[in-house]
Amino acid sequence: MPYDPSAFPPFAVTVDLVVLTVRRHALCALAVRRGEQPFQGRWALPGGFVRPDEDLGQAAARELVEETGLRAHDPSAPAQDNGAHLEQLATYGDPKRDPRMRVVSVAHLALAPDLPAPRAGGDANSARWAPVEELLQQGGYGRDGEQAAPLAFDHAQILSDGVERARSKIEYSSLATAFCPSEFTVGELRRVYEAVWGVALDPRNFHRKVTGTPGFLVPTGGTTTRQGGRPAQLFRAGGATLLNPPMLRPEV
Amino acid sequence: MPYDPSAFPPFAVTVDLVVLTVRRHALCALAVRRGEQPFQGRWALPGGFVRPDEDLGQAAARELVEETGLRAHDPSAPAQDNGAHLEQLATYGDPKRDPRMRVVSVAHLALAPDLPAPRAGGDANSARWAPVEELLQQGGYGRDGEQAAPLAFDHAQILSDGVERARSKIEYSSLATAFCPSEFTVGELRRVYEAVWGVALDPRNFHRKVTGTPGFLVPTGGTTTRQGGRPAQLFRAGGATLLNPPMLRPEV
DNA sequence: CGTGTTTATCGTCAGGCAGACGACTATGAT
DNA sequence: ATCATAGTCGTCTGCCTGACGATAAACACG
Repeated sequence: MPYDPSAFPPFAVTVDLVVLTVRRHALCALAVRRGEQPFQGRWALPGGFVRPDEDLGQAAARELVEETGLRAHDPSAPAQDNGAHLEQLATYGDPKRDPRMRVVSVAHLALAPDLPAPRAGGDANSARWAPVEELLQQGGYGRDGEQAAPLAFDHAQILSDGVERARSKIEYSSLATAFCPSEFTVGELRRVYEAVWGVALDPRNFHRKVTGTPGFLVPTGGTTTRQGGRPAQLFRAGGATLLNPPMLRPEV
Repeated sequence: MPYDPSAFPPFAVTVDLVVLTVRRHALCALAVRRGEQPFQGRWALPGGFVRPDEDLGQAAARELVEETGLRAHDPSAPAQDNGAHLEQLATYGDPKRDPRMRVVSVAHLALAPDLPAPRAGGDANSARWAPVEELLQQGGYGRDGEQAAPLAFDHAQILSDGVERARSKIEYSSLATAFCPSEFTVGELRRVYEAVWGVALDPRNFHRKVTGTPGFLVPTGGTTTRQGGRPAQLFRAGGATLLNPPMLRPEV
C-alpha cells in the first residue's frame, strides 16, 4: 500500500513535563492551571511547543526553567550543581489526544529537590505542587475540599507513567539523591524512598545498604541536627549512578 | 519570553524500528538499504511517516508488518501468538538529524524470533539481518568484505539505545522469550541470553534459575532433540512478565 | 556394539546479601 | 533527671548465586 512520503502530514510537537519532588513526606508533582480552551481551568502538566531550532531535551530544559527556575542537570557535568535531573520519559501521539489538532507530545521526567512555591509562568493562571495521588485520583476531593477533576488531556496517563518510572528507577540507580539538596543525611534520603514508594523502610538496614554501596554516598564531614534527634552525618551524592545490587522495593 | 503558540511550527513525525532477533548465536537487527537521498545506498533502520489518523504504536505495528510480515504482540492478548514484542523506545528530534526538514522520529523496539530472510518493502532496495556489532562498528568491514558504512541519520544511536534496552530488560523480565519460537528448550533460551549479552552462562545455574522462577516457564510435556545431545524438555512462556529477583548479567 | 562427544538435568557447598531486630549514642523536650 | 526521637553499629538466619561435580540420554564414530 503505497503512501506518498513527499506529502507528509504536519504535526505539532510539544514537550510535557512531569516534575516530581518530595514535600512533607509525599511525592508531589508540579501542576499548572490551564488558562485557555480546551480544558480551561483544569490542572495540567506544564509544557509547550518545541521551537524550530530546538532539540527535544533543550525544549524540556527551557520549559523547566520557565516553570520552576530550575536548571536541568547537564549529564556531562560531574558534580551535582543543585540542578534537577531531566530525562525523556515517553511520547504520546494518540490522534484524538488534543481536540484542536494533531499534537505529539514528548514527555520528560524531572526530579527536583524540595522547592519554595512554584512561580506561574507562560499561559498558566497558577501553578502548585500537588501530591500525585491527589492528581491521579478520579472524582475525589483534594486537600482543600476542592473537586479533584482529572488532569487535562492524557496527562493523568503521562503522570502515572512518570511516577512509575521514578519508582522503578530509584531501585537500581542513585537517582533518589536528585530529590535531596546537595548535602543531606541518610535519614533524609530514606524518607525520599519512603515517600516515592509509599512504604516504611527499616532505618538500620537502609543505613547499612546506602553507606555500604561504594560510590553512592560521600561523607562531607559535617553533621547536623534537623529534627531533634542525634545529629546525623552529612553526605553528598557520589559519582556512582548504578546501584548494584539494587535497592529492592518491598512488595506491598 | 512570549512565544506565539498559535503559530506552532510544523514537524514531520516518523516511526523508526529497531527489530532485533537472534540468528546463529548473534544478536541481529533488521536493516534496509536506502533507495533515495539523503544517505542513498546506505543501510538504515526501517521506518516511515506516521499517518494522520494513526497512533504511534499503530504506525510502528504497520511498519513492522510491512517490513517483516510479523504482527505485533497485542499487549492485551494473554497468550503468545508467535507475534513480536513491540514497545516504544525513545524519540529523537535533533533539528539537524534529517537535512531535508524537521523530522521527529519515535523509535520503537521489536523483538522477534528467528525469521526466514526478510522481504524488502516500501522504499528500500533490499533488507537484511545484520549482527548489531557489524552495524555499529565504524569504518570496519562486514562479513562479506563489504565496507561497513555507518548507518544513515542518527540510526546508529537509535540502534545502540535499542540494544541496550533489550540487554537490560531481559534481566528483570521474561522478555527473552520473545526471541524464541512458541515452544523452546531451556538451552535455546540460554543461548538467547548469551547472544544478547555476549557472554557465556553456566548451563546448570541458568537452568536452576529459569525453572525455579514461578510463572516464567510452563512445561508443555513434549521433549525434543535438536542438536545431538540428551533430549530437552519443551516449555512455553508463562504468564509472569517480571522476574524477581532478576537474572543478573555477569559484569565483565 | 562399545566409546567418546554433546547436551540436559540434578546436587552440593560456600559466600554474599537482605530482612528482622537488639543495643547503644546523642540530641532536644519536659 | 527522665523521656522521646533519631542515628548508628551488630547479630543472626534464610535465600540466592556462582562454582563445579555427577549423572542421564541422545548421536557419531570406529
